[in-house]
Amino acid sequence: MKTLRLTSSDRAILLNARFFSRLPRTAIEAIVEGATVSTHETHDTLFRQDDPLDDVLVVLSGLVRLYRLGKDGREADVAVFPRGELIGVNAIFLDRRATANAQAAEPSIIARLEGAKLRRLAAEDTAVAQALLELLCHHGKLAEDCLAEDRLLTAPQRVANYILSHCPNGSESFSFRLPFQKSVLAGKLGLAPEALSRAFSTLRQSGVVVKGRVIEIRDRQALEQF
Amino acid sequence: MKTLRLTSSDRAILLNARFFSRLPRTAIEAIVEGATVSTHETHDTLFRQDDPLDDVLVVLSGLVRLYRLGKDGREADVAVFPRGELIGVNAIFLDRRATANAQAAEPSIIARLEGAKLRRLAAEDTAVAQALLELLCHHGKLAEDCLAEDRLLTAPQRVANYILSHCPNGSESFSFRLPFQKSVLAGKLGLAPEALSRAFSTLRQSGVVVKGRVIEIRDRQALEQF
DNA sequence: CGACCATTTGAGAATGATCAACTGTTGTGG
DNA sequence: CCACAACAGTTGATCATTCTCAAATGGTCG
Repeated sequence: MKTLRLTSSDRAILLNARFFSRLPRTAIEAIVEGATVSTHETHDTLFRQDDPLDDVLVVLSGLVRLYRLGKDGREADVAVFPRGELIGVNAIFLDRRATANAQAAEPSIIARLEGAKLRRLAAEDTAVAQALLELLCHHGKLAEDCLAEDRLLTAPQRVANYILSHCPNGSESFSFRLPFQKSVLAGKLGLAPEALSRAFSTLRQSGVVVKGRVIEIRDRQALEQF
Repeated sequence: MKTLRLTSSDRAILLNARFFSRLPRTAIEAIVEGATVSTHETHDTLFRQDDPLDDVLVVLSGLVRLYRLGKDGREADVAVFPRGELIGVNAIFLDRRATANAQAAEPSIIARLEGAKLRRLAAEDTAVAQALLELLCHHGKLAEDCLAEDRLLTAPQRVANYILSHCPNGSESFSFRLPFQKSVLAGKLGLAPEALSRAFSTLRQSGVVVKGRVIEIRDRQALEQF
């Protein structure tokens, strides 16, 4: 389902997105002008690998999973985008084709910005180019983190890492709520859902208690050296 | 060992690098002005994880391996940079710290560009910003490829993939020379050297013959469906 | 209750890492 | 020119980790 214009609440969400927060109001207006919005159910496909794609998607609410398909049909998540993230920036500066499939991992509202316009603005307005550079560098670092984690850590270590990354700095015990289904977390960490489940079991002996989506950490120390 | 200025042959190499080839001469001059050059032996460390780093390195010749260290001292390669590549662009637009260790994987000549200058030029000259955007998008795509490969493919499949990526489009049988040691390739593919060796053994039955650094492919078809 | 979905648990198989021994190559110095 | 050291790569055996498939559990919503 598609609505042609952004509502004012859509705009408010956009302004909070990290990418837009550094930009002057006028640049934001220029980028957002002409954007369209669509709503999607869980499992809806937003675009497919190799599709022509000259848009940047912004997650206004919900969650989008970016994944590639193996020859055997298996899926490997490449990134997971929560509210406020931009999807597909790479594509608009390369060959304007999707390098992966994008799928709503929960009911989601998505804005579409025109790639052509973004390219033009990046070429005219150095503030826009600057914001894009920072965004891409940040994504690059995340990808590097992810690759290194995959190659260096076992499943329980990756999960421990993820939990610690949500720990307010310096607290000894705390708890938080997973922002998505466990199966999504499993994909994000490059694990089968079963492996995630077993990793949580393993971590129980280090003071991690899982009830539904709520994770409780009793002993941060134990977790850190896992 | 460090020389203060680029020689003219250094310059020639720089001009051939993909990043510089799209830039006008004046922009290149501005970027390169004040660059320093250093030579390094195999295994020399160029910078370390978490070091302050406000330079961009350019590989004039040789090969640089970027890797992270696990708590147990194991190394995981996150990228390998051949001649002409830029290293550390992410860092200069983020917190100006290295996110990984960089090490010469063979005798190498490295130019250092000042991050501050590059930032300034990116803010003043949209052509520079544009070139950086394209570079970062390209790196982003490579990282995505790498992550997906790690998660979807077995060792022999990754090796087959690597070989095919060096196959001139459309040829049925061909051969090429590895641009670096097998141990470097193993690292790049996220494998232990032994695993790479075994993968080559496995691929022999699909018409891959390895002699030293020379790889010969007899049957492209067989390789593609591996 | 019952259908549906997410998650957990179990058992087995597959994959790749590790350690150790062996082969082969290269380069150096006597 | 050979002997030898140093290094790169291979091979074998074993082990740890994770995937896969199957079945059980649990939760949610009509």
